[in-house]
Amino acid sequence: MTDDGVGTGRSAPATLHDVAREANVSLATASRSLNGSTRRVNEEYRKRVLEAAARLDYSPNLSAQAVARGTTTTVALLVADIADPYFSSIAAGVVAEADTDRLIVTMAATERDPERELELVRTLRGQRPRVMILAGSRPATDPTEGALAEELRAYERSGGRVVLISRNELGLRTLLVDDRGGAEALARELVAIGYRRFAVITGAEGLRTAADRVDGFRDGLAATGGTLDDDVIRDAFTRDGGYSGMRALLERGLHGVELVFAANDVMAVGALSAIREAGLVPGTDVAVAGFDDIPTVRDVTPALTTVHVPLEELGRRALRLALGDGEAADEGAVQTEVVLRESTPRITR
Amino acid sequence: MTDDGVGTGRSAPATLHDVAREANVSLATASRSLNGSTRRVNEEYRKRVLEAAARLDYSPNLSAQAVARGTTTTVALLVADIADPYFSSIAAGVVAEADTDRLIVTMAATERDPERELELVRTLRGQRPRVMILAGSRPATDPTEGALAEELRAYERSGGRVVLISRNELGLRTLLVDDRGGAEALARELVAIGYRRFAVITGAEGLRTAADRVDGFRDGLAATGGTLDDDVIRDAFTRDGGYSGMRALLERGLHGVELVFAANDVMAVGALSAIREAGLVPGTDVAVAGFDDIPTVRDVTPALTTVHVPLEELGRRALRLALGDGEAADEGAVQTEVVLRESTPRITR
DNA sequence: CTGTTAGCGCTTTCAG
DNA sequence: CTGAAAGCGCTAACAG
Repeated sequence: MTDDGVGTGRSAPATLHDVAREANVSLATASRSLNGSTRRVNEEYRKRVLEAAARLDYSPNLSAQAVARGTTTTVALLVADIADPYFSSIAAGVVAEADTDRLIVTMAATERDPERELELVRTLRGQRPRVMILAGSRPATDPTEGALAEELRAYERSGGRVVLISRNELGLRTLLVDDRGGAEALARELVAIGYRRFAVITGAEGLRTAADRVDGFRDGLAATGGTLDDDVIRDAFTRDGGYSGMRALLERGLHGVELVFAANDVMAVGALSAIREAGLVPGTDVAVAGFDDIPTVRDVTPALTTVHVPLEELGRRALRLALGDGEAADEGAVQTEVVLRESTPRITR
Repeated sequence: MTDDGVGTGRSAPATLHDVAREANVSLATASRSLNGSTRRVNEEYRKRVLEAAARLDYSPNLSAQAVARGTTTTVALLVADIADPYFSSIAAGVVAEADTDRLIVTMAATERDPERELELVRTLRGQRPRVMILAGSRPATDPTEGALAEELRAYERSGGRVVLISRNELGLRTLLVDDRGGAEALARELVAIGYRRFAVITGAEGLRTAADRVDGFRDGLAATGGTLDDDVIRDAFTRDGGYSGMRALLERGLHGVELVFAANDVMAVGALSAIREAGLVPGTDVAVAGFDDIPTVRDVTPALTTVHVPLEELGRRALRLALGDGEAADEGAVQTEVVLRESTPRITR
């Protein structure tokens, strides 16, 4: 069969060359009509090209454009776990913002494995993305930390821009979230409504986000007279980690703890279930607070007190920051806001 | 400054050419050492090339490879809404599976807008992805339906593979989910534990997934003696849609309805909140069941009865199917499974 | 405004 | 086994 791109058989996609021939113009004219910057092409020719393109079902080869132009329209996004609402909300923001700039997002998941993260960065770099956004903190004491930073720097040196969301890697652009301040404010408000004895469930030691939140919470208590003692349980920074962390806490006895602060909402939700399973009533027998304000926490019972983080906005701002939007850079840390709900009823003593 | 790729200044990324020069071998040898199929390169040379590459921090330009090879390592994924747990779970599966094949995933969100979807498919096609996966049903009666199908077919004709998850587009590969059978089984089980009077909250008319579920549910009731009457409320296929749909239902009066079946879990969760807000106790005053078994439904109260869909597995299988894994193709519709939880307690009458 | 042509970075014949 | 050279699809000078 002839390779005219119309038959039912399988054929290579039409190239710009094909379009030019079909329209009886030069390659350059075809290129200019289809993609060229300012329209400095005869309307007549232009029309012919557009029609030919439509007829052949032409779709510009982005890879070829990238090679020729020396620049891509790609944004790379690296998250720990796509199914986690924290990350999927951020991803939604990145994708939405990218879309307004007609950028394409490629996404990968580290599964919280630093080695994997490093390898993914290496692969993704091959795409020559304009921007690379990494979300999700890694252990502070990770052995591959240096290698990652080096890789990222090499990428920046070659013209890329990286933005880290809420984590620190020496010398790289970071979109800061006021985790610490938010946790501190939360602690204060909780003390203000009557709580005094607290326990904390958090992620592995060294996770920056988790650590900041716990530190902030501690500060807030210290300033207002709440006590945390040494009630800090560490477990996976996931729903199941929250669940098993809470179980651990219950097993060793609450000993007067009135409120459990989980360093993120998914953990808090897991904790809620553990409490309920133990035959206690969350909010009544023991209060729970989380952090992030992921969508579902309004719908659990009792609705969860938490610290609101504008997750989707985080994704949007990260991209804007990476693209060099000065404004975004100047705004400082993203502000968080305490949201008191039923999981922490006011108590009178 | 010299452009040696080592200084602190900004410099273009090292090319294969640079590596070849640095290693004192030809371009071809460098290429073969770094990426070439079977190692038919002198070990000595090979080593030199690898070292040079490391020294220059070389990262192969994927776009250039794509142009030269005429094929990419890209998978395109289109979903309605990334932040929706249904889609983010599927996406997690696609990304995980892609990773094992060293494929890169690019992701876009249609925001449930058919026009947008069409445009995205057009853009994504420019990437020449090996595979395109579309999840999330579109209205059956959409005017752009034909254009989409045509676009997709053109893509397939040019060598791409498309897989639709749980939706029908004339003549395209589809990963079927047994929505209908699952809903029917659910209906039967609900009748078996005592329910008789039902209402349904579902998405917009014409959404295939939603329609199948409602039809299946109806069939199940018909076979066992439950009644649905005309209690079918339509609203957005989202959490908020479930919430407002439930409110609508409550406002016009339950009139003896014992159980509300929401066509997906996010709607069911919204419904739960609406019920509670109305001062009723879900599960006790009115039972609720959903569909999908997204992670959070174990953690709401009461835990939600639903039909389990292996969401992440769906993503994995979609990709395998697209990549032409025969096995995946032969397995038929993905099976679903009823999961009875506390939101639908057994009732005796 | 239009066409010719030299690349972009990489792969892959095709000779040595 | 190695290297020279011809592309891959597209863009961007550069001449007309």
